Amino acid sequence: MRRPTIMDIAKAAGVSKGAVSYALNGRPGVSESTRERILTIANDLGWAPSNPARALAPGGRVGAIGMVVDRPARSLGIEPFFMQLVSGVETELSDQGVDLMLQVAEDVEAELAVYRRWAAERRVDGVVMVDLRVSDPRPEMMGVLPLPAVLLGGPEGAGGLPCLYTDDGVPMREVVHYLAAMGHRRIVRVAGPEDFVHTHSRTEAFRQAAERSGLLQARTVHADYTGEAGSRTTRRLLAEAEPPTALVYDNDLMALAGLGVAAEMGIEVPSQLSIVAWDDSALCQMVRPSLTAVSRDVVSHGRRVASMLNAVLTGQRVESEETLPGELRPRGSTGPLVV
Amino acid sequence: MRRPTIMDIAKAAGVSKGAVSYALNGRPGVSESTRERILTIANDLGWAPSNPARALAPGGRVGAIGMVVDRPARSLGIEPFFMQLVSGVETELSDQGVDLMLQVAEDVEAELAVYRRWAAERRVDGVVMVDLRVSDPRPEMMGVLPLPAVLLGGPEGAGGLPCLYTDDGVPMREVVHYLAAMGHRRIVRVAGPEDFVHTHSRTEAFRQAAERSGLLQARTVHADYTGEAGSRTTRRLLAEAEPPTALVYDNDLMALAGLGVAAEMGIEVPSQLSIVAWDDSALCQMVRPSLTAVSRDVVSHGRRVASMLNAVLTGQRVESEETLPGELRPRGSTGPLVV
DNA sequence: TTGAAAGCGCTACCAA
DNA sequence: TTGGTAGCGCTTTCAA
Repeated sequence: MRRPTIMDIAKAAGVSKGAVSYALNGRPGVSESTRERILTIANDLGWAPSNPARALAPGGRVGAIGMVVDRPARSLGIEPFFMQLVSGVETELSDQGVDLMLQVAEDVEAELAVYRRWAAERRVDGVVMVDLRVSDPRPEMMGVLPLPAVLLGGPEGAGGLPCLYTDDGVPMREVVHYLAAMGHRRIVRVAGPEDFVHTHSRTEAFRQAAERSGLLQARTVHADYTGEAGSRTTRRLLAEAEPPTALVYDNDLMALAGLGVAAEMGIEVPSQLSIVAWDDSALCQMVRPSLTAVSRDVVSHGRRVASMLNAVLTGQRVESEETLPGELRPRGSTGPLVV
Repeated sequence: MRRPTIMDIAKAAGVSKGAVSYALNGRPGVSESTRERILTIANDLGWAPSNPARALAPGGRVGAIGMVVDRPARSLGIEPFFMQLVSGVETELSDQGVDLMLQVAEDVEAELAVYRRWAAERRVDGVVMVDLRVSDPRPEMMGVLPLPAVLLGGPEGAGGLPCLYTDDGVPMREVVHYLAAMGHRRIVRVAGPEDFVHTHSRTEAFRQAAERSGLLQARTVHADYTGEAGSRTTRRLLAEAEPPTALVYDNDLMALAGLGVAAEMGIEVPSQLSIVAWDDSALCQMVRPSLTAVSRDVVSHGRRVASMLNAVLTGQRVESEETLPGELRPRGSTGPLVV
């Protein structure tokens, strides 16, 4: 059986297509009585708007937004961050009857290609971007492409895109002071890729907090968020002549890997080594010792950024917003140094 | 600037819209020379087909397929299975210029509602379904809905849907015999939800293998794939008067949680307790001891199931296929019982 | 308030 | 081989 169209409804109701469209979209132009009649018939017929037709009509929207993720494929599966974000984005979207297109890209170039294609083929109405990089080509491109975008990150380097940003300085200071207060002096941060903007700002916050606490040996090394890199880096650090007594990781995956390496090397956590994770997924509470972590509400970030994009798409003026700062959740993996 | 349309190309080339359409879609009806000229112009103009227009045209396809996932939201983020699957599905799809719509649903009812909406609004050309349940309402519904579907799972209960299925009996026997050979007698399997078909068939395989090995005390208990459930269940089992000496988990998340509980209870792995995980994500190699796991190539499953759906969408006759059986990867979490 | 009609960009059919 | 044209289902403008 053919899908019913507004024409079918119009015939059944004995009115014109136009009237049906008005009635269905709740806009003036039909009397209350006809509107009601039309609605009933539409319902009886099991009518639903054809999305392609809606999108094609002048001024029409596609009713979908896109998200492309480019991170090492190996880490993607386990990285809790994205699914949480997706889940938050969707919660907001489904209220508006908007769908989510997801793409995994190899690198920034591929990501740009996806945006270009989406814009050219009119696949989505807008996109949510994450993982802003230092001198990221995306904001500039979005200025050219007819593809509205909002950014989770920034605001530095956002190039005028509305963004939802976080001040990692607050939790970073909290972490450093907490570790310093417990007597840690040699603290190393295992950060994400150097060219991420948020990596950068965390590095700066870490440096300042360490300086203020007089931790001259504090430093940051870079890895790529994968467990493998986390393991490798941790192994190298713990094998140094004067190994760190506390490690601060930029995500929970690397922290988990670090915990594994400590166990493998016979270094006890937390009596000989304290570990702090960033991003507090359920993973952190599942391992032993449980991981002290900086917790932020990623699902809510997803919701908010989706709502911002939605505002942009409905033609509203959208200001960048700041999230609540992450919070330190002390657990079993941190403690005073036992000499 | 307006997006260029085939009409623009037609004007520039001095031919008709129809000719342009033929040329662009590589079908007969134009001479080689005009085709080439049209292609060049299209390229120069930066033309790309409007997806809504294509979809709306008679016989047109939307160029997107959908996937809806309903599992507890908490586990979703960490569950490596889905992102790996998504990643595989996309690899296959992007070759065909097809996009992926992703939705997270609360329960089967919500999932069905999504399919209904997608079909009614013509949002996707077809769907990939996962997590087949005992007396699952989805296959039957797909028979009614004009929405092609393929299933990762089955083949029992697939209700005629083409499916990509796995015989978990092979690896299950391998696991049980391996544990039995190392002297384990009290083996408990911490399974996924009881109403999943694959849970069911694994349970049966487990029962048979245990019986054959003379393991009278082997049994299956159910949890819901989340770390929390994994912890709780493990804690309960290990607190029994005659606790199991080996635990086989249905996913790696619960296995990880189980490992944590063992540590928390001072039970040493593997000397006092062996742990086997199902689904071998990078997580298994990151913890200490590393987790023995049944490994299957989820990414490749994703690719294959996407390719099957694609075949269905192009009107080909598609037969169900069987995947390679999972393989046991022995690691640090299993070993002979030390009494 | 209602009805008729013109697009939106593309595909596919039918004459020429 | 070509060009013209009729939809696809919807929104919106313009008359009636």
